[in-house]
Amino acid sequence: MTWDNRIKEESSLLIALLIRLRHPDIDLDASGEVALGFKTVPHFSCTKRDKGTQDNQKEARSMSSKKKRAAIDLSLEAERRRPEEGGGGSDREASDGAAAAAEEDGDVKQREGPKEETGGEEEKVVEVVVDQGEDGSNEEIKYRTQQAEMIEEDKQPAAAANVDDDGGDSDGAGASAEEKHMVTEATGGEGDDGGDSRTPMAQDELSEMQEEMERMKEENRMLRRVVDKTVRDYYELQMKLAAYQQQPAAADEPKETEVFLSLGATAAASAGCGGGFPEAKSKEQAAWRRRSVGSDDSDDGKEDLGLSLSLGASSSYDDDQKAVEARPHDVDGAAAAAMIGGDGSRPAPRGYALLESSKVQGGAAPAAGELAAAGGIASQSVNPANRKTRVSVRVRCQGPTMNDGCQWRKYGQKVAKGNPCPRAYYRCTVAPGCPVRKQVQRCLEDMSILVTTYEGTHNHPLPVGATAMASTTSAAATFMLLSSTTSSSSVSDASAAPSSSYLSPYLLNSASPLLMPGATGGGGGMQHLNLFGNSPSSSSLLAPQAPGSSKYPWSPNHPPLAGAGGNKRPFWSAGGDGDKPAPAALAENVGAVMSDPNKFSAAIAAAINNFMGKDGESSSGKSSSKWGVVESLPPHE
DNA sequence: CGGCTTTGACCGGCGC
DNA sequence: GCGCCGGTCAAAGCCG
Repeated sequence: MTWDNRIKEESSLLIALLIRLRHPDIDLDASGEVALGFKTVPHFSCTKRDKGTQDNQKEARSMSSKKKRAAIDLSLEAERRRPEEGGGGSDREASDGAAAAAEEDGDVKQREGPKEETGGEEEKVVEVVVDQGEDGSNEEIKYRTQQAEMIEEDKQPAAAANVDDDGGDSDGAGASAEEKHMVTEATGGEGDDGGDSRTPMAQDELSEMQEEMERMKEENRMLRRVVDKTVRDYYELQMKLAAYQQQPAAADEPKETEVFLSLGATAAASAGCGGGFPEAKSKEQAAWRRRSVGSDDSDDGKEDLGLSLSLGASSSYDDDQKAVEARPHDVDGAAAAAMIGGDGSRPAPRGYALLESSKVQGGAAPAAGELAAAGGIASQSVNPANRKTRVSVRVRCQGPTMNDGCQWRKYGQKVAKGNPCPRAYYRCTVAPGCPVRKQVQRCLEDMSILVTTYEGTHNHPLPVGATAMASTTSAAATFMLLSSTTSSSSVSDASAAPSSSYLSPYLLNSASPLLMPGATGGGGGMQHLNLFGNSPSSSSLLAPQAPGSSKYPWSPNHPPLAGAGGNKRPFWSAGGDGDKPAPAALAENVGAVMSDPNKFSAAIAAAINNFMGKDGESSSGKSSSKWGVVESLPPHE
């Protein structure tokens, strides 16, 4: 098994483990497919429990048999809808898109599904499917967090015994669909006869099934051991990380740092697309970007929807660190790919968003700008130097702009030297006097990539959609600042949580010492965070949202409840209420995502949204700038 | 009519 | 000091 494969596998296991930690009710079986369901995730709904779902799952299963990989099923709910409303048109659409993605990537499936529900409250679930089986043994592990009582089934043929009845209608069908299928096969046409008159053949099958089950149990034990080991490694790494954070960073001086947020990966594109970045971009940075991003190319899973967030301080790079730095990225990429992408046969990823932040000195405005504001992260406290930070986001997007959830007004356009593509200048119009600006420019080498650079700090609450994105990036920036400024003591509580949570995913992902103190050279170096699956904690970045003031349309108190047709509302926008502050403790952070599905969903949704260029693609021309955003957003002051 | 985009002009920083 | 370049301003026009 290759290192990457190893990482992928461990990542999958870790995720499952984390989920389980947060959701004791979840049952872990070693059998092939891991399905994680989160309740009450506003915009993520569980996989459809209908035929469509079954098909998708079958699809996934078939894919899994080819090689080890992790598939994540994300059910994105474009809008809140009644539980009963099963698959609306939008769902269908989303699911189709997801299916297409799945087919292409082989590993990623996104689909919207009607939440199945039990009560009248929306119960949406994110189902993460991780197929472990590679040898056709169908070894699958299925985790489910559907209701309070988890339902989880063994998909083994043997499991057929318990087959469907999970009792709950809620969990029902979809998940059990496969089982049923298997059972059907196992029991073969004996249905009519009633079972008593079993043929020898049937008995043989039964015995085979039992053997299979035994075998699966054994595998299960093995997997558990692996998980245990991984967990131990994880904690070890966390300890190391903590130690690392304690170390004074050499980067006290204002230096340029970068924060990368990548959605999917496209190395080639990212490497060359510096056009949108301010002059601050140095060759060194470019080189770093190449290394970090480019590394994805070599991975197997490079393509994809993988969302990863990496932070790094360019100032700290040393040539001799390249190897080490590159490694982390590779791993991350691999992990991301594992979770999402899949075959990795394609070097050119399609969804790729790169978030980059460079500090620019002199700015009175505290860094992380909108991101921080949105996320509720005290970027200011994190950035004692009052350095002004720019955050660039790269997104593969067909439209003129990417929908980040904010409202912008274009105030200028210029053709920057070196890039024939005009650079557009936008100003935040969410609130009068908001100093935040952004520049949008297409990547020279890959026109499909949009480079958006944000600057400044919002002086108003952000729409939820913007928050998701913003908080993510801000957290990245915060972390970046953190690492460059030294001790965590200087970091406020608010920022501390995010930072730690950021790390968790990273470690989680790799399950290997990616973030070694020595590797980063104290203060510098980079950290890579994965927003997808394996880095649930990233979601914790979404700052806790307090009730917004009624002054703003997106106030939680006035949920727009836009339908599928509610184009003005970013599909990722979520209720946003009920969020609770992310725990500061590392241990807590480990499962941050699991603990707060809303956050998780928001982060993922935002990332995916960006990745898909949803708005951008659909909108054209002037309408593109009209991002109507509107959802709950807490005053982040 | 208000809001937004377009687009040429203007301004300031920076390198030579 | 000059020119280049990035960023911004503001008038004009467009659109809903």
